Amino acid sequence: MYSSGVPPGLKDVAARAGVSIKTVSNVVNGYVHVAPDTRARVQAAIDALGYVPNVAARQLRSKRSGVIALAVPELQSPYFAEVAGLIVQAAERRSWTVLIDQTDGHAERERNLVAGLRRHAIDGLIFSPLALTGEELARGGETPMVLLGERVWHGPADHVAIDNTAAAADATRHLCALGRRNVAAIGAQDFASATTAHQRLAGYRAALDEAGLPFDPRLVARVDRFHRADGAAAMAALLDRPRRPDAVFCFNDLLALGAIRTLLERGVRVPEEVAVIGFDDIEDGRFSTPTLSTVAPDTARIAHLAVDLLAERLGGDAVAATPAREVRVQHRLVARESTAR
Amino acid sequence: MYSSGVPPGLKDVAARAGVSIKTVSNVVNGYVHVAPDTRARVQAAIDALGYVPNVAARQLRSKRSGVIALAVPELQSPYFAEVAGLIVQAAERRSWTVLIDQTDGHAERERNLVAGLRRHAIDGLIFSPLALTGEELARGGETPMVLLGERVWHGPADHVAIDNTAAAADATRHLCALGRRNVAAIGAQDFASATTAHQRLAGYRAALDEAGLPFDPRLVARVDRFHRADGAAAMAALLDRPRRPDAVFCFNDLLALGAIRTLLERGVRVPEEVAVIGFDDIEDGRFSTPTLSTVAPDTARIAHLAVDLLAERLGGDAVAATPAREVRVQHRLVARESTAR
DNA sequence: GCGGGGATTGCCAACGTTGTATAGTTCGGG
DNA sequence: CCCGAACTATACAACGTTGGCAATCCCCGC
Repeated sequence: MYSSGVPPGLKDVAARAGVSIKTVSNVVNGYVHVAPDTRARVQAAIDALGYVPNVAARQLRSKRSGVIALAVPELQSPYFAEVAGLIVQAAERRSWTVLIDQTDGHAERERNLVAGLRRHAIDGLIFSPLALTGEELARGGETPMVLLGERVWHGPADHVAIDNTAAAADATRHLCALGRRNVAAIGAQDFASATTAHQRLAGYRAALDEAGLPFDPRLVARVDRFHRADGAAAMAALLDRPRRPDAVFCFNDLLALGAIRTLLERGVRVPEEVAVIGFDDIEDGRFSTPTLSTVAPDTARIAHLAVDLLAERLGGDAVAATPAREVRVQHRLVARESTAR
Repeated sequence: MYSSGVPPGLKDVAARAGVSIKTVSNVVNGYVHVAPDTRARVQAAIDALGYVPNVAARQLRSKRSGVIALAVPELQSPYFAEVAGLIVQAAERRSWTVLIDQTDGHAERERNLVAGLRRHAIDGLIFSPLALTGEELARGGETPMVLLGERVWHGPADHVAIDNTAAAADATRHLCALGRRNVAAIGAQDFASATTAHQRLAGYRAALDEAGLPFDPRLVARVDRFHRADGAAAMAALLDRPRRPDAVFCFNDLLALGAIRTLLERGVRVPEEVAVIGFDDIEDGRFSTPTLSTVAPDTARIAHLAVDLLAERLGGDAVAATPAREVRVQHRLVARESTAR
């Protein structure tokens, strides 16, 4: 620990150890050819003074900041919070710091973020876009980027996601297998960039087809956002329509929890009268009543892969030119009480 | 937008505008004495080249990074996720960037964080400590710090919190007012640094006293962490003890949701047989079945105050020397189905 | 005994920005 | 019409670090 007001620099360490500044720098950076006793002497000085490298200077010189950004629509959503936590942990192992940004799903915030990347001297970006289209993302410049989530896009960025359509089909198939014939869906969205919703809807339709059930628009509820309140409202709307569902596939767990709330509030028994399945496997669903069946993406793996892919882009100069990679992550169906027989 | 691979610097802008580097710097920083037409010319050059100031260099020179850190035990917890989101928003208005750190409540991680502050050249820290004691925090050096949460501590840092004991007493009082006589508590912790738990327990005892009910250790369940699983396990333990509670005050909403899950699983009706109240007012509780009564801290205000206090410390040189301030934030009781009559 | 090569260390310049000092320029008042 | 004050713009040095290169030294093989 230093006692004066000014943090010590390489200069101070060098003076104390009786070597040149550069040698200290070499020791700090683990350069190989430093004589053992010199290294020891320098290390001692470092410890004594409590020297800590100045990130700003280092970054100015080497153009690497050791900071990556993670941009998610909202931290309040348990799914994103979980992903964020896992990514922070994964980044830590590479001794990176993660700067977390919230876009709130606003196109403008997402645009600003991508545009303003250079401002904060960020080495790379892990981005879970909601509103932005591929072309806009492409303007991000040369900062390495890994896309998260279900958006299909072919640009200069890697992409980690589960097979959304297949996962949605699995969920719907699970409901059909219970013998339900009026399988509703909550979570459709009609704006163009809502790829997640589109894909899950496609999976839903595919599974219906497969089961020989006709697609009925009256059984599909659209939502603005993927929150509990939207799920609750959508469920209420479905119940008020002529054809009453006996099962509901919700495009995420929050929607499902909201839907269940509405059902129970109206005295509809879950799963006896209406079976419900969600998507994401957030912790809430494991302790709700009834516990929530869901599709569980391999979140941990998603986080790891995202960080690994970014690391590759950052590390190798050779890899940097590699074309964008598309990585699929496994998912699995978790059956709980909300779809029990 | 620039087209070459290298971001333009003041130098390039200066060359294009036919002025000196410093003049461009003056324009960028809004220095007053720049002739209007010079300013216009420089601005044009800036726009044309898409110049963006280099943060590293700026920071190296001025020792301000525009980044504050927020350290919370875990993002996965809805309460902290919400606080984090709000703080990010508040910081945005001051055009600060927030670096989010997770400590997982490990003393060592918290220590490293405080110690490693200088590494990342962070202007200030908003910290919600779980494990660290006051003395350890004091070693943080001179980085301005605002403490969040209920920890009592008198050191060189400002502190924003609700009156935890009073809030806990309110919650317990609410249960007593329902006529319940066997009011249990879930969330006690016995390690010394668990101030939150200690304070809430104190409030619980105070309210019992007030209602003329004796304190019974058999009605108090301790937990390791404040998660749903802990609440579920604690409730199970309480139900297995001889004296059966007819009401439970859980030290946070997650514990409460876990407890309710156990109750319903065992066929105990909530709130008829056992009333449950939580703490934090997370969104889950508004859509659970039954909906969860809780104590709602004014989270938005906490976030704002934290950022404001930090801003004051950072801004004024005069204020920087001001002794630590202690700020209390309001809370209010939200009665929902889980404590309905 | 000598040249070559690797090990080890030091010097210099540069990264992009801003504070300080200073020079030139204009303007109003005496 | 001159002088000081205010305005405008510039040059230079520093912030702390690292890359490139040069310098030195030691050891080995011939």
